[in-house]
Amino acid sequence: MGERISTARAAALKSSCQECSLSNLCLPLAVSSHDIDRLEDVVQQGQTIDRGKHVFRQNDPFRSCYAVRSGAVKTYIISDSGEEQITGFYLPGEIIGLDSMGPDGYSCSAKALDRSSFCEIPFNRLEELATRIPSLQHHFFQLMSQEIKNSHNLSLLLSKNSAEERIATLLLSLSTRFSRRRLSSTELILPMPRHDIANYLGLAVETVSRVMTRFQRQGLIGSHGREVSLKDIPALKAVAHGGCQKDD
Amino acid sequence: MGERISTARAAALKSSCQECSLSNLCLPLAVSSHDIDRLEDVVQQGQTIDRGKHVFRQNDPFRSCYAVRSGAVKTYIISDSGEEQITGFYLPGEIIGLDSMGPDGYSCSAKALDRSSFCEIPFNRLEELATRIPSLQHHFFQLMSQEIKNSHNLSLLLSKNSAEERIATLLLSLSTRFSRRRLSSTELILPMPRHDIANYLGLAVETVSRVMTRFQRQGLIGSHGREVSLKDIPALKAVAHGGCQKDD
DNA sequence: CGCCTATTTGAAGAAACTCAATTTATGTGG
DNA sequence: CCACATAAATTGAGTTTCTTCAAATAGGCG
Repeated sequence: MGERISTARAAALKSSCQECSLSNLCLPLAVSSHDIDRLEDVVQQGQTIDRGKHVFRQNDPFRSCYAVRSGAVKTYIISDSGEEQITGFYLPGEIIGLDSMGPDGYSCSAKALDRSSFCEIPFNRLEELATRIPSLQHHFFQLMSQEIKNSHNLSLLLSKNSAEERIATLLLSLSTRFSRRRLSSTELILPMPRHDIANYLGLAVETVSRVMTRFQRQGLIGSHGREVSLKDIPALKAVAHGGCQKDD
Repeated sequence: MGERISTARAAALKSSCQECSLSNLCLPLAVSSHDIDRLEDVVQQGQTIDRGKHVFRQNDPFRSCYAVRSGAVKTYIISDSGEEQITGFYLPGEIIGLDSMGPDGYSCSAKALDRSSFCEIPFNRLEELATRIPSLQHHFFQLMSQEIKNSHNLSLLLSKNSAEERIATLLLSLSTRFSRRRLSSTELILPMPRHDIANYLGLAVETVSRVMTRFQRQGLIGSHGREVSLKDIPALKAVAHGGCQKDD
């Protein structure tokens, strides 16, 4: 169990939002330093959990959103009939819990894919602060709007694209997001197992495996388990956007 | 309450949000009548468009969200590869444009399925008002959160459910939403053609038709084109939640 | 009334799934 | 540090659901 944090360690973890290397990802606010101070009073930094542990669970009472600081998190919903759907993979600088501001508690579960740390943003205090810092309100509207957009794009992917298109799209999305965090955009270390990729993309694990193998044979990627290198990004983009059979 | 509208025409168009029969659907605000007045200054009511016309188009500059007042609207996105995905059907009292608050204009197109009217909510004025009416800010956070949740549920449906499950789920969702508007929950008049149902649910039109026919033969529904009557809602729910083959 | 679109129905085909088995990682206790 | 146990990933073969193609029927509107 690694959930206890010594006071010394907590102090070390506590760094200002201003100094945070992720600040322009998670909260790129056009706010005064005074406002940043108020934000820091609200945000609780430096919580850490092990792989496989939950940040929160579906139907738990909703209190906070969380910004991923390190590691990676998956969110998933479980339907009445017990089926599970991963709704997103979240990398450092990305925010989870935006789908849970209704009156019914968290609408998804969030589980760490690796040992991960995050900042907690208590919602009632956020709301209160947002009325006083218009750019913070604006930022959250934009974040939530983007979250809707992302989910719509996932629906499109699930509804209209082939297995190859879905997987190429995911690899490219991860590549973009990794590079935004100053990680290599070609040498990826996937934070999630094949099973999660399959679930997220609405495919069977075997299909994911087969497509990855096919991509590798075609020279599009190199793949050893979770290490994937994108060897021909233009070709991957061509696959993601419908291969070559379409003429519109 | 205060002032009279001077011209008869303005009086006809302008009805207060307070009096609107949809108010507890679209803006059930716990606000003072003073706040309602301010809201009414912002909301532009009574715009009407014909079937097939757009409320807004993808990539148009984003200015406003819209509350559907009458009729019905579909929203859809078009991918780089030209594929179209309907992301939602919106009935009176429901709000569109929540996915477009980013810097890149509307992220979907919205088209009237019938002659429809709506209220326009200019976003910059809404934002400004939301900083001064905390319950309005809270309400929009909830609305957007719900929109994310809805989209996640759609992803689940597309990813994990059979054609029958998808269609039963949609019929039940429409039933619920109709009854919330004091319309029959069993005798539905679908605002959208089969083609749109198919697109929304990630199916071929033929599949939708076949499943509807099957439901009819099984006595679950009656169906004559867009008129659908739900004859056995419990059975439909059973179908929607995975039929009877699952034992969990 | 006739054209155009929407819907329905049939038959054949394909993409992905399921089932089954093997190989490769991962982790734990001796 | 190694051996075993377990989980993850890959590969193969057969099956299924849904799609695609094709055509007939019904509806709506000028």
